Amino acid sequence: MANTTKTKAVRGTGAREASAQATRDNILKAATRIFARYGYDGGSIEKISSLAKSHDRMIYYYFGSKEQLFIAVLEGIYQRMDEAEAKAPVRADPIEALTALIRFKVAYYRRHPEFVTLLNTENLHKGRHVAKSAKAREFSSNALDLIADILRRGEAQGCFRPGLRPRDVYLLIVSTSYFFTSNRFTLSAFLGEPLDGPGALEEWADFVVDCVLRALRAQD
Amino acid sequence: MANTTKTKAVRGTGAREASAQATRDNILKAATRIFARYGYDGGSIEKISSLAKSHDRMIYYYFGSKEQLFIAVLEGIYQRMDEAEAKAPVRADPIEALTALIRFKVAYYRRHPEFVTLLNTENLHKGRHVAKSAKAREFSSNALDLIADILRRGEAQGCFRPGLRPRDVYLLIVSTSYFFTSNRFTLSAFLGEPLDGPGALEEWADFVVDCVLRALRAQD
Amino acid sequence: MANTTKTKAVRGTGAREASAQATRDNILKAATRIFARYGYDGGSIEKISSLAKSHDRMIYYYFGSKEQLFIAVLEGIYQRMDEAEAKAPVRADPIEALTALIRFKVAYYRRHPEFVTLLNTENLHKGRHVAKSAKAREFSSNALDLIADILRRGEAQGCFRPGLRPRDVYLLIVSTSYFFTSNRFTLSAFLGEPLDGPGALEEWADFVVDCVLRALRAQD
Amino acid sequence: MANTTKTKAVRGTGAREASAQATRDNILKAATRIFARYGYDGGSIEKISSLAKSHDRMIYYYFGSKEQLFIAVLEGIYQRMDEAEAKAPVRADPIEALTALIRFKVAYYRRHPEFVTLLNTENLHKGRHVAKSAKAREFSSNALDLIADILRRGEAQGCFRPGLRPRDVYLLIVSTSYFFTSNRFTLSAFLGEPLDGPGALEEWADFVVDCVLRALRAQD
DNA sequence: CATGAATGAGCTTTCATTCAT
DNA sequence: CATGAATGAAAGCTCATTCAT
Repeated sequence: MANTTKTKAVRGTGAREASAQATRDNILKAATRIFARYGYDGGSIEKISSLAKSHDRMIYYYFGSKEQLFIAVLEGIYQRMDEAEAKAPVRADPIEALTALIRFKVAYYRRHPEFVTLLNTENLHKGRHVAKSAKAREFSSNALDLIADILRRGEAQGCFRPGLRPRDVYLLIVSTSYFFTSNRFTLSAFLGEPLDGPGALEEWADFVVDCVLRALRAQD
Repeated sequence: MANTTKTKAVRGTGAREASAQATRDNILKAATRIFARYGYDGGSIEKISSLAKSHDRMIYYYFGSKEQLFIAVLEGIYQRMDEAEAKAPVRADPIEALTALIRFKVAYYRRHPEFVTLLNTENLHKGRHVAKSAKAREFSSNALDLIADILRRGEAQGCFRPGLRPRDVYLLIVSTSYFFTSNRFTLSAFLGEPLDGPGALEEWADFVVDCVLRALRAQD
Repeated sequence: MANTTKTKAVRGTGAREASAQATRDNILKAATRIFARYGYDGGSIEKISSLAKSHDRMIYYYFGSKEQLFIAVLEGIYQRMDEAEAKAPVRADPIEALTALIRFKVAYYRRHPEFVTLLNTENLHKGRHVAKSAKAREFSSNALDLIADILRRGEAQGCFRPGLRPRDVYLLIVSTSYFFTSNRFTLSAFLGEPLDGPGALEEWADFVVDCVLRALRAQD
Repeated sequence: MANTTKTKAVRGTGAREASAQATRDNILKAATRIFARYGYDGGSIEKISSLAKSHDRMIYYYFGSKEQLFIAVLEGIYQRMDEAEAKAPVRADPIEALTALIRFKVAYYRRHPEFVTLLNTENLHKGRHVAKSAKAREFSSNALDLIADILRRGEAQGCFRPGLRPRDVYLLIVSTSYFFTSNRFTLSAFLGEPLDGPGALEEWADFVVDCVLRALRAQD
């Protein structure tokens, strides 16, 4: 069920299949790290196979091509993001729920910088690979649905103003969360102040929570 | 005046110097486009030299190495951004000034996607090149100073709440402006809705202006 | 047994392994000739691969780098020299043994000019590559041991004077043997007389034998 | 008189001519060092011009080509060797004269390793450049004449055996002197003992003097 | 199932040299 | 006299990929 890559899946439960699955997983994990660090062009097949302690040939055996491997990597990070989001506890109170969501996002991107660099890489390539992935499009609804639900309940309770579109609120939260990690290196140079020092992330999360709640709350 | 690259500058005003300057400029312009489209690793010297209608060798003649060329490209886009910002008219009214600034930022990134992809590329490389550039660090103060000034005046007039740090407001504006363009491809796939269609950018700018003003305004 | 290069060895005895071994050997043989003729810098990878009827890429596949290939070449010529020396019959009589050794050395360098030019090339590089080779240091003892043995026996028989250091005698023999081949081109121009003509080598060997024996013989 | 290179000589005594001469000399000096260190192929025009603090173009202006520059370098070292030899005091006593000559040779090569590596480089190229030089052939007679004279006087005095050919004695002395410096790096690795340590050269000179005198002296 | 061997195009960079004042 | 600008070939090396068991 987890193996739906077009090129090659590992079926069955025998010992041989298990080791084959391990090989495949090692490659995928290595590819995620290498592509995240070096980008698509900078991440060579050889770097990946040697980090995975496997052989170039195995990458083609399991994934068919560099491009399909990259697609599998993207699917993987999207899926893990989705799972992490699903696991996060949902608060009853709309304001608390939104606060928790923002803090989760800010923290997730910082703890998973590979997600950030891989998405940037994919955007550099104008979304070419996501477009070819059937799986990648499945993961969108959850986050938006969650926000839609929070907004609906908040509006009903009178704490959020009406007319807010879930998509806009989603983008507002994600952009502020993502950018702080995504651009931390150029920002650090530009601002002359390190953004990955201790406390900096929490301060930023506090500020974003404060601003978003002010921006959404119902007029007095 | 524009030629402060360490490796080779073009001096004088003769015909030969002018054509040399043209060669250098062509290379720099071509490099900006190629690096923006293909990233650092994907942007090959050959792609650049052929777009510049010059020769590989000339890149090394004028810039010394691929890395130094990339640094020159970064310096160029930072400088142009800075100049554009400086040229934008400053409004007297703090709210109008902030609104104008947000709209300027949202529009600038979309009209200069090369700025966005080059910065992302640089962040993929952990800011390695910016760190090596003496010029790149000069361009930070203007934007922050402008925001500081707007906040100060707004606070004095009672329309902005006190205690706001210019850096935070800067990041709030830039993240929302930048991200919308930076991640438009993955977002379009994710949201199932194109973000570069007509009107989408203006709608987003409106939403951001609205949210930021609400987030900053003084409590009634 | 012959494959102890760090980067890639060819194992097994199947048909594929045999052809792989042949590829490796061809490259090594070609590299020996090319480096001997053109030196390290003048000996290009392309010259080598095309002489070996292989591809540039294969050199890196089997040897890793130009430098490591050169090290393998040096190891090869040292080893063959060592083997040839070991194969030469050892005479019982010390004077005959020394005579034979000198004639062997004089002849070997002339018949293996690649040994000479490769060693000169390595000295131009200040012994950089030999220093990186583990194997190269194994080949020293034989020659010195042989000379030590001859001197000991000669001294015991009263035909060689006492107090002679094997190292000095070794250097005396090798320098006179080596130099005659090593510098034959500049010497020919300098002396206005070809040193590689017929008979010239034998005359020189005679002279060296005569001188060395006189230099070493016990005082009457 | 010193400037007889075919391509370009600097005539006259004006200030401009003097500075031109200085440029030429700088290039020649730099070329000597670079070719001696890196060989002919490894010694690039750019390395030379930058060490000479001049421009690539000037090398072509003064010397015409890389090959002709190398020829000029060879001529220079031969000439300086010749001059040094001529300056050495000639002893009346044949044995003392020969001893002094050997010590001079051993010391000269060690103090002028560039002479050694340049000659080795030239031999790698099969004497191609020396063959093209008119000057290089002028420098041979002195050394041989000196040895011939010493041998003649020694023979007359009964201290050297008759029948010795100056050329052979010359080669005997030069090979032992030259080789000790020429191959010091591979020898050091091979013998497991540094040949450029303090005292090693003097010991070697002593040994060679001793051996050569024994080899040449008249039978008792 | 798995893997060593092979491939040819491409990479960044440096080469010796000439052009045009 | 002198020099910046330009050139095209070639350097060492890495690339993604396929072949042949």
